[in-house]
Amino acid sequence: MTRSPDGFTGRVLRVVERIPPGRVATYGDVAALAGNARAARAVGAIMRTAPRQGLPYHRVVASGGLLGGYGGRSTMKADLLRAEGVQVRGTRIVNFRACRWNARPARPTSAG
DNA sequence: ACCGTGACGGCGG
DNA sequence: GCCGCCGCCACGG
Repeated sequence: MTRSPDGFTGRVLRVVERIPPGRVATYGDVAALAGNARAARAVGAIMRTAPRQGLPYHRVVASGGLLGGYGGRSTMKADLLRAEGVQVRGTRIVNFRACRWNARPARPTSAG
């Protein structure tokens, strides 16, 4: 079991537990924050193994705002996110851009 | 160390 | 906008 805090799994868990309520992060973002932006798939594997409990795994979604998987119960993932104020439309997040954790707020420049 | 697996990501049709 | 294919990385036996 990769319980090493400095191991990839350890770092990933650190990132996941850092995701605040009402916000979501993609597997790719978590992987990047963990040190490997290319390890998005590996992050999913770690979520699946879920070596730690009590972590907001439901706040980790797929790219484009897709809910992704959740033990085969994507409905539960959507429900948990909705409970935090995240708008979910089927298997997709409506305000994904708005609730994205690592996403920075767009500047109010009229020029765009 | 090698092979197979998986809660992914991006592109093309 | 949805479906399918290939590539990517880390985990487990």
